[in-house]
Amino acid sequence: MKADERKEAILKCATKLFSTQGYYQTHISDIIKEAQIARGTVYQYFTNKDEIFITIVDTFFDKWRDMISFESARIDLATISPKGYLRYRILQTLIFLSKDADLCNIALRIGLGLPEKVSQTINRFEQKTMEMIAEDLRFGQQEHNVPDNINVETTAAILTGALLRTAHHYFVGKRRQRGYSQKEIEKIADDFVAVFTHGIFVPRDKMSISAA
Amino acid sequence: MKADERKEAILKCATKLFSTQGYYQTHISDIIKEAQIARGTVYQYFTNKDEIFITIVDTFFDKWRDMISFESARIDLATISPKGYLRYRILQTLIFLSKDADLCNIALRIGLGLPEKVSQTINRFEQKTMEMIAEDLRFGQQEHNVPDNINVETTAAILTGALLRTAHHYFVGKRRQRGYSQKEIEKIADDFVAVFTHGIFVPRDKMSISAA
Amino acid sequence: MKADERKEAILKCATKLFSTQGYYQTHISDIIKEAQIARGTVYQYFTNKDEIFITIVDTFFDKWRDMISFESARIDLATISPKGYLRYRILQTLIFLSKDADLCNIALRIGLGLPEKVSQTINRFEQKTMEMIAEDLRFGQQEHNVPDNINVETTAAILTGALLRTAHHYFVGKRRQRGYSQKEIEKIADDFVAVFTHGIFVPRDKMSISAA
Amino acid sequence: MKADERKEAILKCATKLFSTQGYYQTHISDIIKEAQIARGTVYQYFTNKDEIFITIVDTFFDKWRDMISFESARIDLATISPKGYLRYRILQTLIFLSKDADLCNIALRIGLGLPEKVSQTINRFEQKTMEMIAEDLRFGQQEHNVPDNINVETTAAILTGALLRTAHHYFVGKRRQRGYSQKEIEKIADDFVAVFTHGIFVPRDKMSISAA
DNA sequence: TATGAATGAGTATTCATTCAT
DNA sequence: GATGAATGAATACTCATTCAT
Repeated sequence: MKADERKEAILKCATKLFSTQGYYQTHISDIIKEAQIARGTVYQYFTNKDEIFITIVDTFFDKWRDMISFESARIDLATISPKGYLRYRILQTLIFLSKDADLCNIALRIGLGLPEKVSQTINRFEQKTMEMIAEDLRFGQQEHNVPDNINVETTAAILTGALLRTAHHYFVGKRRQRGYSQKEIEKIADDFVAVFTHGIFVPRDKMSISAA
Repeated sequence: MKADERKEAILKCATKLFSTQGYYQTHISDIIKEAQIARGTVYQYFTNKDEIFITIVDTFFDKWRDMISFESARIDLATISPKGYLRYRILQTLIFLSKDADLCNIALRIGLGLPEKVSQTINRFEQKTMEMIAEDLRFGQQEHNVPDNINVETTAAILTGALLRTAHHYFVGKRRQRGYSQKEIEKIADDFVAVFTHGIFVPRDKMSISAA
Repeated sequence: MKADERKEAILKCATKLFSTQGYYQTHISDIIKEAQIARGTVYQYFTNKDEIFITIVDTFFDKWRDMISFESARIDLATISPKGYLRYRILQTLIFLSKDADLCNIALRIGLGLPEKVSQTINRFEQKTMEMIAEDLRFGQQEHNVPDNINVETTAAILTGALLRTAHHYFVGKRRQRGYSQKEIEKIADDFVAVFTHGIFVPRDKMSISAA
Repeated sequence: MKADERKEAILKCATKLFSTQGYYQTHISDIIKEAQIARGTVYQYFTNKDEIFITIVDTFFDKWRDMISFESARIDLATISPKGYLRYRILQTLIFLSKDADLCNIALRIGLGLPEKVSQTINRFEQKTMEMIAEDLRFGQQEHNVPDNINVETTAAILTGALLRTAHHYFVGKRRQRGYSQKEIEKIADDFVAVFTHGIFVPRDKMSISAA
């Protein structure tokens, strides 16, 4: 087994364990048993337990950010409606999160009482989500698609909470299924957008509520 | 100091510590130092650390439930509009949560990897919130105030996430202030309701909100 | 309740508990619960846990010693045969022990790892038994009822072990009955004596028991 | 130091300590100080304190049982007299017990108030001794070497008590010497047998009392 | 590089004893 | 005398990390 594969195996097993047992209840012993490696080997790839956890969340965070910017780049803002844009964002995020329930479980839970660095890494995920949403809202206001009198801060918190909780509900919680089809996720995204459309977007003349 | 006062003191200090340090990073040593009592004293009032935590969350849960039912009883459903009802609910919850940031912090974080019983207690809070919201939505559908074609499950998850996160944002997170005036909280509640009103409630003239 | 009654109640309950749970597994909490008194009250009558235990064993020891000397005084050594004397001793001891299984249980178990003073008290019981038996044997040798070539030390150990274990077997162990009739105990004593008679006492005709 | 050696060292030190201090007064701290190892090392070889204790007694028990069966196998029952057989048994047991005073001390004390499992392990030793003796007696009755009218139960209790107490007296108690020569132990065994010979065995016509 | 035995600081919990009421 | 809340030293066990092989 090559070095990279070994590191990958540790991360994979650790992800699964962190996701189900949480940070404190996942012990190095569990990880090495799952990954079938020796205790010392873990410390050849990671300086300590925290670093394993942080690496996992960071990787997830980076993938997610890349996904967002990559996808964003492909959207022609001129041709898409504000609602269409929102739907696109929500849908992409949900698809991304649906792919890895374990990571979703780790990232969507606000870590309370974790070691400082670990805590920061996790919170970064939520903060970034909220910032991004706030940015989108402000952009919408500039373009006059979003009402000026909307409270961006509150609305961003609302959308963030709504989005992450919905993802958690479907991909992590009791309701969780093994896999979701593209159609099923689109349905969730549509339901989501439907709730917010009228509250967030300026109803210019006529704006059909059907998904773009 | 009387027995009840002492128990109260332990709970008070423990609440503060659990809120800031989390379950695992709050040690009995910390609690007794904070409460200025002997180690053994803790075990006169609680059988173990879990019980302290559970007592805190349970008490909070009960207060919160009482508040809800008490307040609910005072509302005349005949004279209040659906939107007014939502606003009332949101406002009451926010007021309640704003009063105790520590408890809010504990209750609003989904515990991952906590001891079974502890975990259950915390989750109960969220579940109850979602159930209550779902119930309200279904009642709204019966009364034809909420569109039939709304997905109650998704919408309940959305509203729960939105509400708890908003509370967390203002009462626990960085944005946190010491105290909020009634007016400030009303403002947050209004912003909250504004976002959802159009998506959830049937517009008087046309009831045309259909997803896809 | 008078002071003496209270002290007696503590001793009674403690005896029962020490007998079933042992020294370390009997806690002051158990005693006060059983005796239905307050924690502090115990310390008005005894300086500490050890003293309770020691008092119990001492009392038992004294009763037992008194019984022996009292009974001894009533025997006319001139008229009783050596075997009759042995039978009498064994029988009295068995009757005495059969009366209180709890005390029997405490006294017959060699305490290992008990606090120094406690340990001494218990051992005193066994030592005394052995000394007494050795004394009887030596007296028998003087009177030419017991062979000279018998090893008093070994034989005393043998008889002590045999006697205490027999008592333990019938009054404490699994074989334990609630109560034994005088007849039943006499049967045990007879069986006991029968085993030893020929080995210990000089047969009238030939005194030929020599080891090796 | 190899793994097995380390485990052995722990057992050796623990045996010594359990023997002198008893179960409750032997602390893990004492064991690691004696064995000059780290606290955690103990738990690499044993799951808890009980297991150390149980391992010690079990090992002793197994050795003892093996010794008995092994030796038994070598005796030709056809050529040995009943008394010779008894003497052989007693002698082997005494030799075995004389070899390790610490183990002897642990095994020969009836544990009162020890943790359930620990208690069972210790009692097993005594029970087995008594069963074995009872078996021998019954076999003797079949072969008409032992009188039919003997009470096997009582006699087994007597012999067990006598044997274990004798061993305790010479190998553990105050009388204890460092080492005993084969001759000295034979002397004890002969004294032991001498006491019981006439009480237990059927005096056919003439039966010389000299050791077989 | 891989291993896994060894480490020891850290933690919850117990329980005999005290002492103010 | 009686009470029982308060005390805190003591103890078994954990587990991330190290390091010799």
